Amino acid sequence: MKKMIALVDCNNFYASCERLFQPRLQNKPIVVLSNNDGCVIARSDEAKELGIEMGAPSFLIETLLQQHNVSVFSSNYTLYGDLSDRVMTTLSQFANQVEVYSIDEAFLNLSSFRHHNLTDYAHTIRNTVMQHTGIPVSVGIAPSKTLAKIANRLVKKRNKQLGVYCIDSKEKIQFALQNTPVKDIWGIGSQYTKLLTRNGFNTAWDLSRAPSEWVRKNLSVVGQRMYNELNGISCITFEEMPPKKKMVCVARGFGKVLNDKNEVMEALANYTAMVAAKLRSEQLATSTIQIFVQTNAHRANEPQYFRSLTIQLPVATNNTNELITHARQGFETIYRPGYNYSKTGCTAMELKPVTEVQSNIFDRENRARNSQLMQVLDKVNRSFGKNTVRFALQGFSSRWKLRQLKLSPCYTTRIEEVLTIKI
DNA sequence: TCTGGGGTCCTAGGACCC
DNA sequence: TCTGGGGTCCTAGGACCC
Repeated sequence: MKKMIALVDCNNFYASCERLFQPRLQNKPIVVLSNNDGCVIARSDEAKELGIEMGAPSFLIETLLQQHNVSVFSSNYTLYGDLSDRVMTTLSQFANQVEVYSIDEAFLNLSSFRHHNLTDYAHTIRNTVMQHTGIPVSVGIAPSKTLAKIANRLVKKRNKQLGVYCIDSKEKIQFALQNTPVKDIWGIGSQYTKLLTRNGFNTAWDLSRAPSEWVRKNLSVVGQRMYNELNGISCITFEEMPPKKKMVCVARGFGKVLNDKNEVMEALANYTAMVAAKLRSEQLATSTIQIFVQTNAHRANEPQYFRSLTIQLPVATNNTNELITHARQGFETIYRPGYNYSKTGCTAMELKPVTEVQSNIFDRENRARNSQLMQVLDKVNRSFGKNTVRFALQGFSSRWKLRQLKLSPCYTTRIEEVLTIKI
């Protein structure tokens, strides 16, 4: 049986989520901003038509946004995460194998659907997701993941109204590849685009005709896999189970630059606490953390500083207090006064399940007691809002905090914020 | 002190993704 | 004033061992 894979992709996902709860924004331009309300990370079709680019810094397009009465939202990942779960749950009824690839995309393995007309099936998927969740999706179907990505892009470029595109013959593969510039291939970023165009490869079709040794030499094994996929040979495996996490990272720019040591440390302590909480929620522990501080690289006229430090822990842990203590010691060695800092962060590496943590005979911590303490802390913070209970180093300053001036309510996950309807 | 190959492990950096 | 954050994978090069 021939392999067939569908890629289901939510249209303008974050913008669609915001619109769902404000129907008056139907057919109106919407943008969603990154953390700190810094730049545009999602746009409705109407906003795209106004020429608003992905990644555009919001302070540069303020006038444009006002002129066209664009609705602007800070990103609300709690809301998007919850709606994503609903979409994925709906999709799971349409295939035995579903791979959730990102917050707004999933691959469905349709290889066993022998007698179906795949295009009709794709329409059913699309309509059902719309009916169950209100989120519009596009469906691309092809013999490999990379071609399914291309099919999905063609939906948006040429078949917007239909919402579905199926690549199921040699001729259709050729047509699709000839209508896809190399920069739009999954796995080709800006650097490879330059390399490819310099060598005369302009479309995916050109690349699929390239000598395979050239591809191996210049695009490495990843490129070689992609090359096969373009030619209809599926070689990127289907991952039903999410792979084990290898790192957990919390790093953020500040609302404004800081030159006060205590304030930078306070931000780092808070990000470290978030890493610890994430580890606990996934029953993981870390034995190596990496911290960094950095200045604002966009301010070319100011002195720049970046330094990171990797810290080995004696025993793997997910205890907030312990991790903050190590982070603070590291911070003392990398912090230099006299700079305007704009960002800091903490990454936990070498993760392992808490059940596999090896103890150390010199270990003086009372781990059982610490772990109970953390459970209580998580419980309180879950019920009363995060940061109700915190450690001294996390402080109370808010100067480092994110700016989120246009945050929408968590309609679906916080009972105080559910939609009320006035009759 | 120099000669030398092969293997492993680690790190930094570069590429990509959403 | 204001330019995202969280990930993965691959490769090259150095340190070290036998």
